Amino acid sequence: MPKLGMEPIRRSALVEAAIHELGARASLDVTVSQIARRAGMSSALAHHYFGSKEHMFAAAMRHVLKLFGTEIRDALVTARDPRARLDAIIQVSFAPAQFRPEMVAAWLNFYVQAQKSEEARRLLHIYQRRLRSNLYHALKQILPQQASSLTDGLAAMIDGIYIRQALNDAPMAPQTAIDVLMHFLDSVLPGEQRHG
Amino acid sequence: MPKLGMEPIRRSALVEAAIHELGARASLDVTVSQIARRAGMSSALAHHYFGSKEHMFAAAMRHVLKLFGTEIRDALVTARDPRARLDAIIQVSFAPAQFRPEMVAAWLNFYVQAQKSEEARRLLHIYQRRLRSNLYHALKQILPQQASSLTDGLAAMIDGIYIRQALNDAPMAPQTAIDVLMHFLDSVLPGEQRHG
DNA sequence: TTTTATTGATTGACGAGTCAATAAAAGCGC
DNA sequence: GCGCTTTTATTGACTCGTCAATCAATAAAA
Repeated sequence: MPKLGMEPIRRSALVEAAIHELGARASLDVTVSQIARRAGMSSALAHHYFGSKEHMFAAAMRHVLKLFGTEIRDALVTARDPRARLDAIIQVSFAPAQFRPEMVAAWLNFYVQAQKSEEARRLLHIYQRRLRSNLYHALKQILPQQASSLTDGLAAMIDGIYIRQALNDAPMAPQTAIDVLMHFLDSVLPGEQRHG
Repeated sequence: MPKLGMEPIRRSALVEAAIHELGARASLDVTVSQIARRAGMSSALAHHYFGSKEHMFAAAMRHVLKLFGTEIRDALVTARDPRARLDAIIQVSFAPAQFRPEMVAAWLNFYVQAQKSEEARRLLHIYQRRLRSNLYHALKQILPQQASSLTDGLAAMIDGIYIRQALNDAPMAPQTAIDVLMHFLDSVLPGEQRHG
């Protein structure tokens, strides 16, 4: 059976499976065996390629962060003015691909991992810094004085909506989340109101 | 040794110990034995009084919710106008007693419990409804049209700041959190600016 | 024959929950 | 007050499951 070059295939299959498994069962207590089974292999093979469960979750986190990062980058290049850049960040944060229940469950799991895994904490801080930086650069050009404070508030609001999504039995529609954020921006920022 | 009427004493000792233990160790993997030891008794006794770990955490949750609820109520009676009521909710949400690291860790734990415990989910929804209701009633009197959307945003912002606090190695000062929220309110609400 | 892929079986640790046993009150009949 | 039973408090030892991680064994490329 050994078709060579299985490693990258197996690794990404496990990463995908980990995210889906977190979303599928309500609990965050997902075992390596469950993930491996979903990815179509034995738990021994999962350990062979990742060494430990912690490393596997870290890889899953890196995967999600990478997806998010590239989507943000793509969305930002087409955004002309600062307000459009803010809109883009919000749109991507709650795009159906990101705001899907299994993604949200994966995020909550990352928060939990970060409690005991140094690497998870590091990755989460990278995400937070990036988000903060993106928001700040746009806000600074609109309201220089208040940019810092508004950045913290918006970032917290995004994370907070994710947490709520992780708890709601009935998932919230992406557009609902976007509306809430947009509405805040409309209220806070000067200039033409009613974006959408 | 059986001094009668130990039950309530033991129960609240365990509840306190659970919260402190969650705050003390970085991980959320807290064992009944650890909690019982901190509360000065055997794990068997903890099980005797609570039946299960899940019940114990639920009791801890009820305890925290009760504290929070009474503080909110107390703060609201002295608040005259709607804006003062909003300020009061924010002040209590980030009062040092609530925003302390062990409290924040306990909250994150509740979110995790809610993934598998029906009762935890119920209690968390009660908290969310209460917070939402309090915010909404105040906002409705200031900006009736936008009250609903603003409520969701503010509630998410509060939860989001808690999550960040749960991850930061260096805890944020309560006043910093309050400033961020107040700043948003100042920007969004009509009338005199610069509260605090 | 060396390397890569793969797994069933096993190990070892840990932890929730149970149980039987001990001890000391509180009640109770007298 | 004085024995007796009942109730409450308490724990050490134990059971039972689970799960991450390891290992030895198999197979098929290179």
